[in-house]
Amino acid sequence: MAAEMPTPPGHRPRKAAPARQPLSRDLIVATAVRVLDAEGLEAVSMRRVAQELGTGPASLYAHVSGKEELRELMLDHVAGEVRLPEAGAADWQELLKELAREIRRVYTSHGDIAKVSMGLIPTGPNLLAIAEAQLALMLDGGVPPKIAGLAVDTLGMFLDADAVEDTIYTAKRSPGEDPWESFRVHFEEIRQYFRALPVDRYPRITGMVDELTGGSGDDRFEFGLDILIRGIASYVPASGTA
Amino acid sequence: MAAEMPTPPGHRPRKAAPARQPLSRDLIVATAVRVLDAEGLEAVSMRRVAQELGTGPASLYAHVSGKEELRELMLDHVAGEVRLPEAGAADWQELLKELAREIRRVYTSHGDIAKVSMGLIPTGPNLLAIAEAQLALMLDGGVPPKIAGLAVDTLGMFLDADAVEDTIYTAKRSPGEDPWESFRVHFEEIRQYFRALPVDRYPRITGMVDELTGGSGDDRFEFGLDILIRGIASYVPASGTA
DNA sequence: ACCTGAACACCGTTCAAGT
DNA sequence: ACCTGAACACCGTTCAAGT
Repeated sequence: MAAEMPTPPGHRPRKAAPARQPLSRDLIVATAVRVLDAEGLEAVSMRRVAQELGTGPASLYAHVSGKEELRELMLDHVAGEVRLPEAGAADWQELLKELAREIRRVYTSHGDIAKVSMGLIPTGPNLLAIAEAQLALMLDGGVPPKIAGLAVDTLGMFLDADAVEDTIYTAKRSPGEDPWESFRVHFEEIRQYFRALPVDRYPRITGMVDELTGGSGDDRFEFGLDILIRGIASYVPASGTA
Repeated sequence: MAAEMPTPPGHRPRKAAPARQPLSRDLIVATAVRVLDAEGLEAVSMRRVAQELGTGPASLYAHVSGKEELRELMLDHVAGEVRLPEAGAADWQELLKELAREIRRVYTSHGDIAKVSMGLIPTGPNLLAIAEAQLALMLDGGVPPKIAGLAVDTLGMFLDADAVEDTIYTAKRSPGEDPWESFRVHFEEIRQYFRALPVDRYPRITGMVDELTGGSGDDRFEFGLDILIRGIASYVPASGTA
């Protein structure tokens, strides 16, 4: 309409509060994690994060190469919450288990984030620090380097899979429902379904519904963790006295 | 435009070849798996599958409740390719390993399908048949029922995580490239990155780049599988003679 | 009962234009 | 250098209408 005018002296144009804080990688990642915590990984879209920051989706591309990179940055951001063990504080096997439990705690407290980790070579500083700590514990415990290398991978796979498994129990809640109650109902449905299966085709499954559905997530985690750590420890060469 | 007319006798309306075959659940699922094999799980959208069938996305909803159900049906469809072991053909531990390798073979031959399995309670007939076979091997081998129940879960987690991990190595190919060569290049980049990390912060990682990146996917799989099966076997009570 | 077109409310990413 | 609006080429799902 009107031709362009110079801004009058003393007037700063500041058109209707653009973004409260200037955009930055960190701010974008922190905002994305907030959305993740509140509504899960599915809800974290470029558009949603931009909206939360009071801007449009195109603005994010100046700080982040795309959605994939944003997801990886979110994962590493969250990995920064993991408290690493002080070496020598206890038996290496117990410390490695403690670290695994700590990772589980952090992952499961951030929705679906473990899905991002699944099949990703860790490159962020915090993820690398965790791998470094795991390697330190194993190498100091006498695990051969090659085994320790494989074990970091296998342990990571286990932790990712467990965290993803965990979220299906907690995340199936529709918002506004009692999450415990809807979980119990959903679980009871599964048990009924298993019991209703044809016995001749699935004799073991129908015969052990309680064993198959009884174990809590913690039981499953501790069972797998124990097996893994014992397996790793079995590669430690017998010490001097043998 | 023109008012409605009755169809003249002898004239079948058959307007321009609607769908070559009549729509059905099976046809939809088989088509979806074809898209999965050719272009990966991401490419399997309701619209894409409908297009492949010469119809619109809304037509699928008469046979399938939505995308989530379609994905689960795809997984079970694929699980039908797994050849189950004949009990008694060999040592239960070796048979269980063979079954795991067979599942791995089938999963990795169907793109990203393992992502669907991740954190899903198996309910389809083929998935249940696999669980039944695993339980049969373990129970016949003397594994206590409660342990066998946990082990089915843990084994499933391992297989899912491994298959997802595998696809990142094979699926990062841009179409039209030599997949082997682009894989080698990508992998060499990772090694360079690890070597370039600050040695004081990551002494173990930088000191064992070869051990961390050397192992092939098969090494990792066999390592994890061996540990798991040995761990499960350790719960078999000592037999009579002890 | 099955199928359809059109619409609704979303996506990720690009790009020319602005400051 | 950073930010933006608008556009492009997609999504899943619903619903009234058709046969």
